[in-house]
Amino acid sequence: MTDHTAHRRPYRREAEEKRRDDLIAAAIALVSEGGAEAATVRAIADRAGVTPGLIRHYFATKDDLTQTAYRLVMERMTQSAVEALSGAAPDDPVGRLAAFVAANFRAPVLDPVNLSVWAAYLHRSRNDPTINAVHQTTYLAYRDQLQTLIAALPGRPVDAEKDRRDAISCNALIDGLWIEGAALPDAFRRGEVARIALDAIGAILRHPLPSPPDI
Amino acid sequence: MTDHTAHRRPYRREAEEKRRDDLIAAAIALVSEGGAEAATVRAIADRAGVTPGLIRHYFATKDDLTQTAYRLVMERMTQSAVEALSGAAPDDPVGRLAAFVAANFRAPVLDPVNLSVWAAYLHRSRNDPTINAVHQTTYLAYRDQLQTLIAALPGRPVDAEKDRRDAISCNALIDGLWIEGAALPDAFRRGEVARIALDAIGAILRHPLPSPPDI
DNA sequence: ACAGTTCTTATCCAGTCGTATAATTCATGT
DNA sequence: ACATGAATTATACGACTGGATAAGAACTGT
Repeated sequence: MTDHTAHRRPYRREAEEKRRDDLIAAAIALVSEGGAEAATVRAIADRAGVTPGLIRHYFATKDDLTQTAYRLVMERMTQSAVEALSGAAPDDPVGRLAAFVAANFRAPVLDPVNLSVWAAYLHRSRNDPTINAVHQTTYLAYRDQLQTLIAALPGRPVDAEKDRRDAISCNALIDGLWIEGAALPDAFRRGEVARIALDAIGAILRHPLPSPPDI
Repeated sequence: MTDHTAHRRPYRREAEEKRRDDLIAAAIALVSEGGAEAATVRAIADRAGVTPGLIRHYFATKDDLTQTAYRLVMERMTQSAVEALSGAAPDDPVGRLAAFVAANFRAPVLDPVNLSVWAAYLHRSRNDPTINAVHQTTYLAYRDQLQTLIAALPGRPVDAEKDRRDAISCNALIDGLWIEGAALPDAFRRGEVARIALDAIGAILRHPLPSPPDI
């Protein structure tokens, strides 16, 4: 016995960009909470307050939506670190490096949501060319930025190979600490992870790094 | 029209342990290649050369099998690092730390398969209590081991809080370098990642680490 | 040689997935 | 006010999922 008196659910038309953003936000939230397999078209639509069919009105395929969501999360993180650079004096290489490093260990970069999304797509990077491209781009751009900041430190001999190895070390340290800090947000005191990162990087580069003013 | 002349596929009975191992190995391979969602019961059975129903003869559920596979991968990694300790002189704290660190950057620990499996289950650790338990256990055991080795270094003042922070730093560095090395196996020369790790950890601890003989 | 155990296969089931398509309702321009 | 077009809902479909169950075939002990 079906209910033939049922009416179509009422709805509002939204601006194209807002709908897209809502769907992307819903996908990010679901991936973060339950991994990629939790972000089904039905769950995403439900979270965004629409019906499943609408997703294919805004995205060619479901993968199109989830890849867009992944790219957005990654780009927001690198963007935050780069923006932190503008907060330091342009002629203070030490302060610029410290600001860049510290930016990774506070919101919005240090966020369990980011860790979840990053982890959920890490393994896809091996087979999925689109995901791999996003991964490589954000990853190498970040490491190059780090190497440039390191090479600009005062009193450093000109040695590109050493700069590369130091950038690899510092990048690995930041990655590892970011994972720890995002995975166990309650295991560290406020600002502790950033302080540990600055000390360790200072030791690696033989160049003590002061705490930026905003820690 | 079904083929009523079809015969049952012939098969061999295998020892219980071998069948279990085959199924686990198939699950690991599939997770490594295509993520957790690629390890369906049908795919696992196919890879192991059996039919899907057999999985439930050896494992209570499919999750039981995949969790067992995850635990095995993690335990093999920590076991390899601990075994490396027995290769160094017991009264040589510097050599022991160097051997422990270096073990993470050669086979069987530094392996793209391990990275894939680790990444595929990282996000589940948040919601799945079983996965979380395995994660916490292996993770903290490793960091404690590292802290013990650091505290035993000669000429180090007794300061448990400093030992903790240094262990966190070194652990993060190892994690980050391990991810890089396993994700991009061709981006580094043979032994280069281990050398970078030893140099950086030596700098963090203000205690130069020599290369173990087997690098 | 034969019976019994259990390992293994074969089949079925209810649920969910992503996608395609048709029906309808909202908003806008005139 | 009314028509037109696009945004949104509704429904259907085939494929695949993990799990349950029954039938059969390979060993084992005698």
